Amino acid sequence: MFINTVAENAPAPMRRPRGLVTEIVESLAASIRAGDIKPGEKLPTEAAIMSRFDVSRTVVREALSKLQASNLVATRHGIGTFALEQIDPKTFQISAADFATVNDVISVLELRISLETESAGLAAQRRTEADLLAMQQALDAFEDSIKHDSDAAPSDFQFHLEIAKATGNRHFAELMTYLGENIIPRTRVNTPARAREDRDTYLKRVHTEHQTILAAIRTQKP
Amino acid sequence: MFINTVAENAPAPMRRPRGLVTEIVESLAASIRAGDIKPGEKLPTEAAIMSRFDVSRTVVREALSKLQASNLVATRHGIGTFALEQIDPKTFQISAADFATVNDVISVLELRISLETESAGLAAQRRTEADLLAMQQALDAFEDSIKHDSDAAPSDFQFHLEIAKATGNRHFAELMTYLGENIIPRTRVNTPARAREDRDTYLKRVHTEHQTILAAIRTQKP
DNA sequence: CAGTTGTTAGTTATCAGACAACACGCTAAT
DNA sequence: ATTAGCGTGTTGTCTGATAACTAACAACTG
Repeated sequence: MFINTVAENAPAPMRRPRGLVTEIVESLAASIRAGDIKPGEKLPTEAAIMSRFDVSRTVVREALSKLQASNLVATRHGIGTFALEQIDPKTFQISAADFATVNDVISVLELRISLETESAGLAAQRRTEADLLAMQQALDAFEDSIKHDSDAAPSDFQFHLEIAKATGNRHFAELMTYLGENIIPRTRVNTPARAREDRDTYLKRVHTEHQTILAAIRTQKP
Repeated sequence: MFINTVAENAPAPMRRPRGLVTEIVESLAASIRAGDIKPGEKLPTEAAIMSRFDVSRTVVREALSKLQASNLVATRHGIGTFALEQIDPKTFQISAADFATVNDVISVLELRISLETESAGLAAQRRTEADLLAMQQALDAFEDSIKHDSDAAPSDFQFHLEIAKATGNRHFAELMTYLGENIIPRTRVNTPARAREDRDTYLKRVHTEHQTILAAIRTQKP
């Protein structure tokens, strides 16, 4: 067994057999993103791509199929395939990796607190009676949660969310929702470690603070 | 030309001939998202799907190809196709439609101003010498822009961004960047309408405000 | 017995050729 | 001049076959 049979007779077997499809996908995607093929322009016909890369139509079609799924191109029956306008929807995002350390969590929390501070200020100026009612209800639910020893986080968050809504600015509420959904699941992990009595006193203090905030908003004093 | 040849002989041609591929893609995608096929589980073989939907293998493969592109499944040569873990990255996003009216723009602006207020407060406590230097440079660039009558928006934004960076909290800077990138292109549309002298006095007033802010941050007085 | 080496069956990857469906422009008949 | 029809080019789908890959088991060797 000196030589393990034949093995290297293909011209370039490549350590990574990523497949013909992938190769064509990347090539075409590059052409589009580089502006070689501008939005609205027609791509080569399937037959052209076939001979260009020396592959069968199956491969070409699967490649185009993937480009469609990526919203890079659109194909119209009997006409051809066309490159699409590239709108990359910019987003603000806090990924899971941003919660690696305790400091990371604090960072996000800090952003949320800042947002809440400003929200409360604006809410104090603009709150309607309906807003006040919603806040009061959330506050009551929070108190109930403390008494019945159930999870207080949802109603706590609800209170802050109602404040954000009272600003009348949709974006405040949306950003709050986003931050809340991302933080709550992780912070809860730590709470079981907290001693029971500590938890109670902590929650009651929070509740008192909330009442103070609500009173300030009610009287429109920031 | 009474009837345009044959047309309605298939049992359910549907008003939207979205194609066989799309049908299978949606069916499988639904199965996965509904949890019918759990992450890590193997999908039916191509042959099975063929007989299940009564289509050729070409269609099945293109459907799977699109599911791959959507990161819903992964296929391993010689083994089969497997459903993937579904991580839907929640994002905070302000879309183009949110800039329809003047009030919409103001809403976003308000959020940005709130963020800047808080940023400045935190920056005043934590700024380093390097931060101060960066702010000063941005401010100088801004002044230059006014004098040379060039576009002042970039350096203006840069100044605010530097403040956000000085908080030491990455998320402040990132959110600022996101808001800035989305707002600036639209507000600029309105500026040409502003009279030249008005623009000058406005910019100078802004510059003065900036200087005041920087001074406050320098002396660490919020 | 342990370790290695065929062997086989199941599956995906790619190929080749064909026909159907559709869009568009040209032409010829009205 | 208008339009019905035809021809060409393109994408959509089907069929059948071959290659490549993987895992599991059988067979062989020391």
